[in-house]
Amino acid sequence: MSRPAVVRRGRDGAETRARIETESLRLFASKGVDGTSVRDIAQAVGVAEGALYRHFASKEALARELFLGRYAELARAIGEVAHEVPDFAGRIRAVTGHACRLFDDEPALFAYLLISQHDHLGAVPLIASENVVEALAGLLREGILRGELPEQDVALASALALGCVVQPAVFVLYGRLEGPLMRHRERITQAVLSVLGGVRERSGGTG
Amino acid sequence: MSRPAVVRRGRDGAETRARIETESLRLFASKGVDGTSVRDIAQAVGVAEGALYRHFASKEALARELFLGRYAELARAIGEVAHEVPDFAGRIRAVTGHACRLFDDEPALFAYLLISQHDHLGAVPLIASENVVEALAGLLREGILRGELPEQDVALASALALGCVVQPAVFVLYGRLEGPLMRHRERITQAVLSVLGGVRERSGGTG
DNA sequence: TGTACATCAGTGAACGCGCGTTCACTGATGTAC
DNA sequence: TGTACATCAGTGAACGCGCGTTCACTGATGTAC
Repeated sequence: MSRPAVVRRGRDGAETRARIETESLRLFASKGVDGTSVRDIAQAVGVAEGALYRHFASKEALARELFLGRYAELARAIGEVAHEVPDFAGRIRAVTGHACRLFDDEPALFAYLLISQHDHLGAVPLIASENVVEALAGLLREGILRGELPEQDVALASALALGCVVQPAVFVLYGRLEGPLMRHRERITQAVLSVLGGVRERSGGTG
Repeated sequence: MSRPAVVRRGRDGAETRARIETESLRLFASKGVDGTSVRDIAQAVGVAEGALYRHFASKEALARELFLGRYAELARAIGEVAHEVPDFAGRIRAVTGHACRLFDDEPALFAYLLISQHDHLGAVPLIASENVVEALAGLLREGILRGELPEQDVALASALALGCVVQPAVFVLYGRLEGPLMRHRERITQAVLSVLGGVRERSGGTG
């Protein structure tokens, strides 16, 4: 009763599109966007070059959609993970843990976001659901409002906190720090909390 | 008695070479290496395209020499600036201050090092006089030996400290943080000291 | 159920453009005698 | 000082290669009646 395993053709383009994204991410991360040709991508996916243009307007559009999409996913995840925890320090702990796990699972994604930020950050919307920095800044603002974090320049605080996660990740990527990043999770969390200037326990119960 | 201001030709190639470096750095920083053509560089310098090849073996060699040279200069400066001060906290203060000033003076240099690190970091020698990370790690190791800094994973500590300087600089570059970076010097210094885990005063006189 | 047509993912050869690089040359400066 | 030659920075036209993109096409699947 089982139907023969046929290679799907015709209308089923979603799968090809997904594979173009996967292979592009991998190639872009390792050789850069300019170092990767449309022929490289097509060959890795196993389709003709023209097929790419059924799913993306151009190579540049592919690179941009890839960046904005994954960057937004990351921002959304930060917001979600954080808001599962009530107190500020716990939120930071949850977010750094999530970031470390994500990096270890998909280093190519991180590498791509890192090397492409210069080309695409200008096109990222300034809303927390699509922008990692806005998501982080929102967390800090909330912490300050609730009295769990000292008043401070949120932009600078965001930079310092982000730097404590991103730079160790960069070190792992370049072989200057032994991975997985998860191994350093606790120290990284402590570093983030310390640059934010002594996180105060919230006055009042935790429920 | 003053001789007429003649445009120097012939043997005086050092000046042209310097101008090629300056203009390349500026163009590479703003449009990327792949986004900058040899024609762009030649036009900016005001020479024919062929002239570039009298000074550099190829465009890639130019990009690489530029990176390695400036990166080494930065590493050397870190070592020098630090060793003008006796105590660890003072050294960190001096280095972060120097880094902030350098960034404000020449943001294009920083932008170029940032976007090109992926291409060239693998070619950087592992010695403190040519490698920023090694210079920083050396400082930390010295601090630990002298008992001014708690024992810790130097690689991770270097990443955290570097992140506290680099990420705010990146934010200024992308307009997420108001410059000049020097404005945030004190807070950045405090952040570096705090991620290093409480810098102890050295036991014994300071001379 | 059968027929005719529309849709659309994928093909693969071909296109032209812009790129990095080359090279025979020019002419100013340096050197030997 | 004068002459002949060597050196070398800079010229600018030309080269060919690899790139992103196009397009007429194929054939499988979906839809209307």
